[in-house]
Amino acid sequence: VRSDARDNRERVLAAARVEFGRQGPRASLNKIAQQAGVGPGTLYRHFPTLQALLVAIVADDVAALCAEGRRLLTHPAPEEALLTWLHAVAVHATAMGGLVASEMAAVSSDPALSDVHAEIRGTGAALWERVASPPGDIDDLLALAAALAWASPHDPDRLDRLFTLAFRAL
Amino acid sequence: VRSDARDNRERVLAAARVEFGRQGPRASLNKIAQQAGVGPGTLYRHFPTLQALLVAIVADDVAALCAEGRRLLTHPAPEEALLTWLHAVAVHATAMGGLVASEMAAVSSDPALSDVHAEIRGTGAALWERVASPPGDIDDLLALAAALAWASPHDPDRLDRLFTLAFRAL
DNA sequence: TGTACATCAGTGAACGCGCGTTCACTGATGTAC
DNA sequence: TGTACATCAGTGAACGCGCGTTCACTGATGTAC
Repeated sequence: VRSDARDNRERVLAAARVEFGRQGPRASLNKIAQQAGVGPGTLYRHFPTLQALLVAIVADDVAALCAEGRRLLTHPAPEEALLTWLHAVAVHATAMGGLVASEMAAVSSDPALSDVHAEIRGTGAALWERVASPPGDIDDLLALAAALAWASPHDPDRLDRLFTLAFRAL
Repeated sequence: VRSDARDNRERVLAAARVEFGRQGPRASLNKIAQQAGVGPGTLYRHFPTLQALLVAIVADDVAALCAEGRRLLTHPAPEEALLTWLHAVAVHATAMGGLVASEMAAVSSDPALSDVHAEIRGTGAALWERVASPPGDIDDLLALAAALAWASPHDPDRLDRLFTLAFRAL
């Protein structure tokens, strides 16, 4: 593994995070490469597919979310645990301006992406099952969290307000 | 007013509704024109701006929504009236796959579009003020309805489930 | 009713643009001796 | 430690594509007589 390769990979990832955060789904791969100070070919060498790039972008966040999910499994109040976790999911989903959310929503053909999807779904389901009479199903709750994030681009306060509104049921 | 002009206008509108419904925000104006059996120039003659087209598309729906809103102002149960109206808004927002919703969310520079926005906002506000202790504010409630629609493309059942979840507070 | 004409809607090839993507070539890196 | 080399990452011009948009021209329509 060459050291410059690792550096470039990181630079592309950082630029992609910034651009997707700014532009949402309309961000362009060429611009990401350019902003990373890298040729387009380099971006493709590391991430042959848009989905590969997305998976790499969210991999850390997903790992963190799942870790927190497992931690919350031992929380004494199941409802509060689920709520806390869903809030974390919504906050994370905000960062990508709906791109990740929409890619996640549809079960993807890319195996890596559907693995990621299965991971969050599984974590959520575990938290959900602990609640005595849980509302809806976990897919709906996740979709709802993503929807809130989509409706609150660059506006954490609105996200919190909508979250309180929408999940008042819990 | 020439008769073929009116016909073509209607054909473009119909095609636009179909395409935006199918493709969401990614729908292309050239394809809309083509599917309407009309040259691109004709589309531009009638709708010089994407926003003009959007306004024309939603004008009927907005009028209907506002009419229903006024009717619901005399409904004996204010909470139920607001809920019913918000549901109608969400159903309508579904049709455009998030395009209308996102265009509406940001206050637009196009005067016609912001007029439309003001109309629904005003109607909603009137319904909202009748509720004894209304949750959030009307902008948040409208954003929430739009978000639900965005999260439920081509899936009325899911929309209903999410709606029940999110607005259980009322 | 019939006709000549002015108006203005319709046409669609063409433009520039930025996108995603490729690939023949260059050159930096890590390794073996 | 120093050097020669093989590997493979990086480059960036170039491709084809579809987009939004324009405009010189055509022709259908409504109207005036």
